[in-house]
Amino acid sequence: MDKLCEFLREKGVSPSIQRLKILRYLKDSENHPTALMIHHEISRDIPTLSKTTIYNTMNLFSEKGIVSELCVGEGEVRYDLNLYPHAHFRCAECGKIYDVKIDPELFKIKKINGNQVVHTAVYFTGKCRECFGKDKENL
Amino acid sequence: MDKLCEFLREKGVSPSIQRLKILRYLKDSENHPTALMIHHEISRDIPTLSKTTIYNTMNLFSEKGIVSELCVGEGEVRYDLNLYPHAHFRCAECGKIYDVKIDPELFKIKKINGNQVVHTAVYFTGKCRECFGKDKENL
DNA sequence: TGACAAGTTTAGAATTATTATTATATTAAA
DNA sequence: TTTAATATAATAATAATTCTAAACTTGTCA
Repeated sequence: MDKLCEFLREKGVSPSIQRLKILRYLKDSENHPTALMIHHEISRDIPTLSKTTIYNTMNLFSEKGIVSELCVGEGEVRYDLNLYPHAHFRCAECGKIYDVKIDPELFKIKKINGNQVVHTAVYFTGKCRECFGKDKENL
Repeated sequence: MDKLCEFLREKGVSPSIQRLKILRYLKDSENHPTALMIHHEISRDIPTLSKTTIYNTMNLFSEKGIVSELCVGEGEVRYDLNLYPHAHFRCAECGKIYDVKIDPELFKIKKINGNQVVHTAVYFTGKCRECFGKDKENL
């Protein structure tokens, strides 16, 4: 937890118990949570936790470059820790989101058509391997 | 207009005056409109036009592969005619969205980590050339 | 230690894009 | 023309997010 504290300070965010728990949840969770998923999980720990705090914190983290906001269709924002550049795959059937690796050259583009690039997002949609597996079982 | 009619039929969509005008607007407009922008524009022509019709039509067009839904941050869906695969750049300052060309190899990926790809989206965000220009003028 | 200022959290109201519902109108088929 | 199917319209409902204002923490300095 001290490490997380230090990490936040480095990013210019003063640590609070809420922020630390949110950060820890993001580190542990593998599922690209929505704000409401984060709230649901952490309010078991901090029963007074408000949704506004989640939204405030996530916006702050986003500004400070700690997370990126994925918008992979579906009208809700999902959050992802900025560990290394990667792309995402969302299954249209089960809704699960996977991290996928692509040619890193794309993330190196800093200027395109004269516009200055700050952030690059790539996502694929389709049918995931698990949903394919289920189809076969049903034959 | 007859061409548009034919085009819709080919895509399995029975044409109606609303659908045709929406399609024509998408062809003419250069600005990746939201559903509400489309409604605002076309209701000048068809004053009784309902928002529901826009949403229904856009969902239909999307299912039939006529348009894709861009979600470029900002919690609103924007629509884009599927003419050829391309990427998008959104300026964080002025909000404008540009079409940009990238290496077409990325759009050829049909399988990634065992998942079947149906659609690929790439978008950049940053500061556009126009907003850079404005800065210089103010020096 | 105590008091103040700045920053954080909370709860609930407000906003906004989108979907659901249901009645009416239009089109296509028989 | 009658009937069934499809499309549109108006309104209500939903749900994610932001706004607002009050209460709470924290760190700083006398």
